[in-house]
Amino acid sequence: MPPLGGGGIIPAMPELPEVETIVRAYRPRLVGRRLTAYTSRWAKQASPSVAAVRRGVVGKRIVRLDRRAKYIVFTLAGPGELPQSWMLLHLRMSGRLEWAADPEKGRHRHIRAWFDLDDGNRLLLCDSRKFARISFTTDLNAATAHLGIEPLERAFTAARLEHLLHTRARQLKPLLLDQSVVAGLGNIYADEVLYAAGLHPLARSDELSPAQVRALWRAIRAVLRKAIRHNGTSIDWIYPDGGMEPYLKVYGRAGTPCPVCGTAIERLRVAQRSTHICPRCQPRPVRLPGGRSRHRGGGRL
DNA sequence: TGAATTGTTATCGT
DNA sequence: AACGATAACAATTC
Repeated sequence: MPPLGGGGIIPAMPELPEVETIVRAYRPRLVGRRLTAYTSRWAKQASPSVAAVRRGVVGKRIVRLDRRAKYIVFTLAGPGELPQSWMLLHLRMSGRLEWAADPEKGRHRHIRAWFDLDDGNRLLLCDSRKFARISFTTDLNAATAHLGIEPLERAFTAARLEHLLHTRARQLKPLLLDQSVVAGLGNIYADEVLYAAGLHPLARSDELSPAQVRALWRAIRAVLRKAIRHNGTSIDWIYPDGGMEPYLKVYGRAGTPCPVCGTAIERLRVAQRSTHICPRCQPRPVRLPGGRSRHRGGGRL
């Protein structure tokens, strides 16, 4: 892996494009299969409990595999039943799925759980930091009620985004990271989106002009689509197969020149998260005495 | 060694 | 009171 600007290890975590890539890769192997066993080595991973998840999933068939926000959603059906139960898997920071055609072989690190399938294969959940979570529910709507809009669905229009922005007075970056507003962005893509939109992470959501709202809307969709096209981003061992890393413009590139203007990319902290910006392309809004603010730039994509 | 990561929850401030 | 910002937390890697 190439060293990144600023040096040191920069952990990667699965965000929307990485989860989408994982779901697409596993869908053909999992849809149609019946789960024959669930084994957990880490009790806290399961909600409401290991036993409840086991009762819920063992013996059921996987009829769909989808993504909602950063969740992997297994739609399950018992023998002769319509789909009426779901298993949700959130990889959080360091969770990985691995495939074991021969469960006895292979060198898998940090195995926290596995699912046996009726074709003899085994799906492993590996997670060095034990943050990943598995839950079982018979009410998918309730289980995902806390999640905001999917940024790649048709319902996510510029007008909808404008409403989400203007009904809050929040810093842009924490807003983009808030899963209850727009679902799926994490630290990497929030930075890339704000750069692509020419907006400062501390700009106020209710002070964006129509042109800036539209730039942000376009940036969210363009960055996520491009990342999915490249199978997501890999920066370290956690998520190994992505090809998006060479296309990141600011994340992990502190000190390197902005691709547009050549100014050195800066690293700052916003909402306890490391944040990367081009100080020239993403000027900080100047607070005016009247409470309004003036933005320079913006609108570039 | 401590900085880095996500999402939830608690707490502080306006 | 309601909202937004901040901090702590879980756990591990190098």
